[in-house]
Amino acid sequence: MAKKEEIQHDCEHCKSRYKSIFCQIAPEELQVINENKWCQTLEKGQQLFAEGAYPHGLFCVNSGKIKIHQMGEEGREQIVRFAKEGDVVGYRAMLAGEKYSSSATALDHTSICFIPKNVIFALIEKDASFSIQIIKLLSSNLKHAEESILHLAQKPVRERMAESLLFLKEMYGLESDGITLSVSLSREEIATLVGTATETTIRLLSEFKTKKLLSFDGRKIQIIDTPGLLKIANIHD
Amino acid sequence: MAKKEEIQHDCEHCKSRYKSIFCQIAPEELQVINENKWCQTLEKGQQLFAEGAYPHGLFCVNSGKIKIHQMGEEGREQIVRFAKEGDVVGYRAMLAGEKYSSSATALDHTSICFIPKNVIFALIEKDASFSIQIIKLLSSNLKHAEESILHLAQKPVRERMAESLLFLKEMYGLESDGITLSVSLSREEIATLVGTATETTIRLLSEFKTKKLLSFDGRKIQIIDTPGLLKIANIHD
DNA sequence: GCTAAATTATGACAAAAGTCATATTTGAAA
DNA sequence: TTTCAAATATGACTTTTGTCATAATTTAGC
Repeated sequence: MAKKEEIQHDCEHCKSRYKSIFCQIAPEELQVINENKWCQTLEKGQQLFAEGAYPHGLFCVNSGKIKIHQMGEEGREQIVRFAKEGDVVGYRAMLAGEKYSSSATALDHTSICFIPKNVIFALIEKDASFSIQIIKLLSSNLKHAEESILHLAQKPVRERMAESLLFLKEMYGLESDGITLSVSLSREEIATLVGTATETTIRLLSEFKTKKLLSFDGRKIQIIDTPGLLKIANIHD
Repeated sequence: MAKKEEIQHDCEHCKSRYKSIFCQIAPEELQVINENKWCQTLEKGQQLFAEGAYPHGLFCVNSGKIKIHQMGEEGREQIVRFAKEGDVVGYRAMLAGEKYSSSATALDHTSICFIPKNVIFALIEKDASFSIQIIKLLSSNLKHAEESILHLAQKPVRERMAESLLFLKEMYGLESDGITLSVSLSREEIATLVGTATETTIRLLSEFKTKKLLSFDGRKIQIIDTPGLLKIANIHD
């Protein structure tokens, strides 16, 4: 899994740390993490961990993009969450002492650090503010998950599609041209995010293109009319 | 909100404490909780807290049944979670320092205790094992929420309906006759749990009755054929 | 550049689920 | 009990969404 030739970063000067749950860690604690962590890079499509395996620690994303997905009926994938720079992945199962309930796969060239389980639990023991960071992270994830439940249960596919596109813009931002989504997902992946069939996804994207809300650059999606998408997504605030 | 005539229970001898996140609390900490808590009972249909309000603490359920629900499009309710004896409600928003993202309503005569925010945060500061209890609770809620996402996105309504009925049996159990669901929900409430229209819920319940999977005692639902429901729900393990 | 495989696109159709109208039943209050 | 509003039930119909077949396009590998 870990390759010898990987560059080992330094936590103290890690840029993504300030955006993460480790932002308030004391220098001496940081030292412990630094000595025990392990850095690694993933190519697009490479899996970080798989549903059913046992976690031995958690992963901090330095750069890149990760999707968290679960296997559903008849091998159909469902994307439940995304992660980017500063996010922590694979921590839910580790904290609960369970097997992974979902898998994580890189959507891009991604750099991550692995921090062993015992280091994290020692930190929780010692540093209450770190516990609170974890609690806030879980709370935030839970809030978003419950929002997804609401939308999947009540919004029609067209609304969810518009919403998902805007979410991807929000989450991963746009390329330097100011319109192209930074994250590159296949139509099938978008379908598993929105919770619909691939053909329906293709049709809706074409429809949005016809309505001049989007345009395509090859497979890449460009957001042309954000207010228009907001309207379709039925988001007012 | 709080009524003077409510009986104030004693945390030390509280039966539901052993099932809760407070099971490992030290006696002196328990004393602090006991002195600051506030007990209250709710009648069926009474709201414990409402979406958008600010939390001042959390609620422990002593007995009874609570639904956690959100308002969706056009005033349509969505049930996202349930709570019973030993469960804690209203903690997510409090821990995250946010407004409530959902409301809580009693489904029965329910007895709860309120514990103020500052007491909880002091406990997190002092007792790492309590933090871990909260972390595990959030993790468990998150796991279930992500499972709901998967099912809402991929399972057809009929499967979700069978699954929800089995979930209600699991969650709140059966009456002494061994078949009647202890929790009494209207068809409309079941619809908001399953994520479908009320008419569809009524039709599916009738279908299940015809197939001798269920029977009705007035409005109450009786589970006749659990294996049959498991089959429809497409649950194998 | 060329080919094969994967992805995207589109049409025709089927199935699932929602909506609206209208009975019928139930249960709580007078 | 009686009455009435709310909840449940059912039919007819529409809309949404999914499925299958097949075509066109893109991409990756040689």
